[in-house]
Order: sequence, then structure tokens, then C-alpha cells
Amino acid sequence: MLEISIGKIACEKGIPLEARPLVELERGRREGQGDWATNAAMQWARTFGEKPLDVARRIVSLLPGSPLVERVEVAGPGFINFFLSRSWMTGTVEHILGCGPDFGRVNSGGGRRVQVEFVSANPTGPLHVGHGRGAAVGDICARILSFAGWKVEREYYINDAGLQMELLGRSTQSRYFEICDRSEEAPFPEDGYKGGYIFDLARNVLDSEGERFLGMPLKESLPFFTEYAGRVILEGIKKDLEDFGVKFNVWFSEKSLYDGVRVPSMLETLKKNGFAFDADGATWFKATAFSDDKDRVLIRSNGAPTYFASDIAYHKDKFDRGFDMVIDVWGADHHGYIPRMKAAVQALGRKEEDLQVLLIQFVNLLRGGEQVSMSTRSGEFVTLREVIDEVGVNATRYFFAMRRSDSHLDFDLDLAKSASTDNPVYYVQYAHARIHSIFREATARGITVPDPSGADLSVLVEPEEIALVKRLSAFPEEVEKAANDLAPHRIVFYAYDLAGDFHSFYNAHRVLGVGAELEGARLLLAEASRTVLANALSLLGISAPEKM
RNA sequence: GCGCUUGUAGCUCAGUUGGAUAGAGCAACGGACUUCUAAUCCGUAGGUCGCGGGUUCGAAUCCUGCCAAGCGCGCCA
Repeated sequence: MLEISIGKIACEKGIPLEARPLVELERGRREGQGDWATNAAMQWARTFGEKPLDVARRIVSLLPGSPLVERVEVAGPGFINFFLSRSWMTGTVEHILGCGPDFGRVNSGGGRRVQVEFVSANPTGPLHVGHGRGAAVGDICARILSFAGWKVEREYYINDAGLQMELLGRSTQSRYFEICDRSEEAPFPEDGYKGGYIFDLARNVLDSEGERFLGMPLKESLPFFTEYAGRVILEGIKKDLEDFGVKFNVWFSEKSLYDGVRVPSMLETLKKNGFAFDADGATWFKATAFSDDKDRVLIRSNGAPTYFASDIAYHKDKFDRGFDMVIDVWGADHHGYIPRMKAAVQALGRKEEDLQVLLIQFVNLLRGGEQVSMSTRSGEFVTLREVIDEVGVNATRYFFAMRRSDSHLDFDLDLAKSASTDNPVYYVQYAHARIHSIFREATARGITVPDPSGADLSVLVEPEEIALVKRLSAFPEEVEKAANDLAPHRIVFYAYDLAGDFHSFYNAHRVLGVGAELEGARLLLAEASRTVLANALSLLGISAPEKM
């Protein structure tokens, strides 16, 4: 409404609207700079040939009044600051209470379909903390996108074909022989999986299948070991994710890509679009037609497709399934892969931005201030399961999501599990629990929360109350930004700040026993705060306890 | 060598489609519980936004050159 007003004024000034910056409103950053502010006068000063301050004053003088706006000021080099009136406060709280669990929903997705593919770890070992971060970030992104009006599907791509799986089978097979004191017959492969879980798998095989594989050629028994180990590990992964609160709609098997149809069909599409060619006995993708720096092999001269080829086929399959946007969550070490994948997507006839790649940086585990060293190959890694068992699902999710996903994360195990002042998870949850505590006490005293429509919220005038209402009202914008930027950490920060605003309010003012009118208004404010805290925590997949 | 990411308070990090006096938490120091949970709050102190140029009314943010860290540059997966 305010934008339109300003726009009209610009028109009245007799200067055409086009080729001029749009009017932008943003929230005031600090006390005295208004609830909303615009730099429009500064943007237009050049076009008008006047000083920004003069332009600002003229705009203000032409602004119509609004019941929501208490006053308008010109400040600084030419900012126009809007101060909102009390009726706006009342309306905000009523609106939140009316929406309840749906407050914060926005429709930037507009019902479009998006697929989030994440974790996608090889089933060659249990999930470790790095996967855990990807799981948390992917899951929270999916929740946020859904809240922002996207139709979301979550997918796990199972790398169940290829050399790594064979290596897993051979590792297990070797351990099986080793347990039977016949290790010299099946030497442990170089670069094999050395983790203790391989012994567990081998022992299980021995228990259920006996020693029947000992007398069999290695080649013959290998498929069993490979299939068995892969299946059991995948089951474990599924269980870990489930216990971590992460669900998938689709578990997509890499093997299913090699059905003799998908890769050739993908090649046909690329050739038809003019982006595949033969050279040196191999088939190539013309990645340099886009922003990649070299062309890439699709089919080797020995006839075998590359990993990249199956990845293109996979992404073609995704788009064929009708998604408007596809999000891949990758470990940051794969960043060099992005240009060619984006190129492939364009070669398939999609826009570059239809594929979004979210990079997850490495996690640095800290215990006692010391870095916990990890390496998958040596089998020395901390599993997601261990972290969950040690610090709990809520703290684990919170810590994984608290930083921008593309920056390194220090995960302090001692801090995460400490039920102390320093732990930000408890800080947020405690705000929610405190509000419930107020309601419990209110009930004990026979006080009920009034109906929002009948209450007078204009009695909320204290700075802490106003700050809290402003924070509450910003939630939908935060959801929208988090969705647009695929930035779960924004919600973490928002929840933390909101909790802080509530704690400040709580410490400065009493809710109960301050007179019926004020008490009612504060109960409604508390309920609105509880609602938004719960909604934010729900986006993070973190519980909102009633008691701590 | 080329490319990507990062560099903000002692530490860990927000802020990066150009806006006003760069913000939190931890650590340090000083305060606040007869009351709805002190797992909280209030205050003090802490900064050449890696360094140098440039663009403009205005730069942590954009451009450019350096420096440092991490990660990539296969007919591997």
C-alpha cells in the first residue's frame, strides 16, 4: 500500500516511471529509524535533479494518511521512516493467533514442484557426521520450501552400483575368511573398508549362512557378500535417518539407471540437441557450449558409461518426472562438479537455475576443545548415530543447521549436550516452555486467555512488548528469505532472536496479576509468541517442549 | 598453473540483490531472583570488516590486484 502511494506521487511529478529503481521498503534497523524505511528519495534524486532531502520532503508531504501509520519522518541523507501505529500491533497479534500453526506460511513457491535430493551416501558404511549435516540441512530446506508454498518431494539416491560396492563386498568377504582363520585365501583389498562394522557383517553372514562360502571360488560368493552388506548397511542408514527425524518419499537406486534404456535415451536427447559427439573412440558431452571449461566423456572407448553419464541420465529422469526445480545437496568437495552438471541440465533443455546445488561444508567435531580426527577410509569416523545418542536429536539438528551450509562448522559435542546456559538449543526451547509455564500458572489461578477479538491490545506499550510484536510479524518474511536462499540457518537465527525477545519481555514484565486488561493482552502476546516459536522449531524439526 | 569457496571483536559466527552509528553468542568485568522456571535478564568493555587500489551521494557488500586457508581440476566413483 505504501509502495503504491509513493509510486503515484512519482507519477504526479510528471516523470515517467520506467527505468527508475523500484520503491523498496525495508525494516528499520534500529531505534529511531522507524518500523519501515525507504531509500526511494535517494534513488530518485538523480532522476529528478534535486537533492535527496528535498525529494524526501516532497514525497512525505504528498503521502496520504493511513490508520496503520502513526507518523512519517525524513532522516539522515534522505531516508523516509514510517512509524507504525498501535492498531497495527493489535492487528498483528490477532492475525498470528488466527493463523496458528499456519502463521508464517507464504506462497513464493506458488504450488510449483521441487525435488530435494540429499544425503545420498553410498551404502558402504554407516552415516557419519558429515552426512548428518547434509541430512539436517536437506530436511530443513524441504520443510521450509513446503511452508513457502512449494510442493516438495524428498529423494535419496542410492549409489548401489560400481566399484565401491564391489570393494564393500570384497572387504566383507575377506573378513569372513579372516574370522574362519583362512584369511590368506581372501586377502583384504587395498583401500578396503576397514571399519569394525565390516566384521559385524561378516559374523552375521557366518551365523546365518555357515561356512558354505569357504569352499566356493571367491568370484562366485562375492555377489552374495556385496548384496548382503549393501542391503544391511542401507537398512541401518534408513533407521538412522528415521531416528533423526528425516523422511524420504523416494529411494532411487542407481542400478535402476542401467536398465538399458535411460542412458541411451539421455544420449539421444543430447545428440538431438547437438551437445554430444564422438571422438577418440569415446562419446563426449560438449560442456564447453555452456560455462564448463572442458568437454566431458560420457561413454568410454571401452564402451562403459562414465559416472557423469549416469548422473545426467538421473537428472533427466528427475526433470521427466515433472519437477519445476531440482535441488541437489552435495558435500562441498564436489563443487568442481557443478559447472558440468549445470551444463548438462541446459543441454537437456532446462534452464540453468532449474538445478540448484547446495554445498555442505565439512564438520569439525570438537571434544574437550580438541578436534576429533576422522577419515572414512581408515574406518576412524564418528557416526551420526553416535552423535545422536550422545547429544540428542534436537541439539544435533540445531547445531548442524546453525551455520550457513557452505561454511565450515565447528560442532562442540560438550556444548551440544550441556544442559546449560550456553546451549542455544535450550535457550530457544526454554522460551517455549516458559510460556507454557505461564499458562499452567494461569490455569491454576483460574485465569483464562481472552478471545483475541474482544481484547484491547493497545495497552501493550512497553519497549519489550513492541520489540516482541515486531519480531513476531517478521516471521513470514524470514520464511520467504530462507526458502529463496535455501538457508536454514536463517530460521535458526530467527528462532534464537525471538526467544531472546521473549526472555527480555519476561524478565522485564509480569504477565499474571497486573490487572485484567493488561493481563489479558499479555496472555495473548504470550500465546502469539508461543505459536511462532513452535512454528519455527517445527521447521527445524526440533521439539517444542511444554516443560523443561 | 587454472577454478570454486572462505577471510568480520580474543574465540565461534550473523549481516553480502550497495544504505543511516557493522551485530549476536562465548570468554572478561559489574549488576538483577519474597513473585509466572535465574536453562533467564540488564549493563560495561571489545573492530584498519585479510591488505591495496577503483566505481559513487554512500562499499563489509560491486570491480580489480595481491595475501592467507580449505577444496577441486581423470575415458575414477
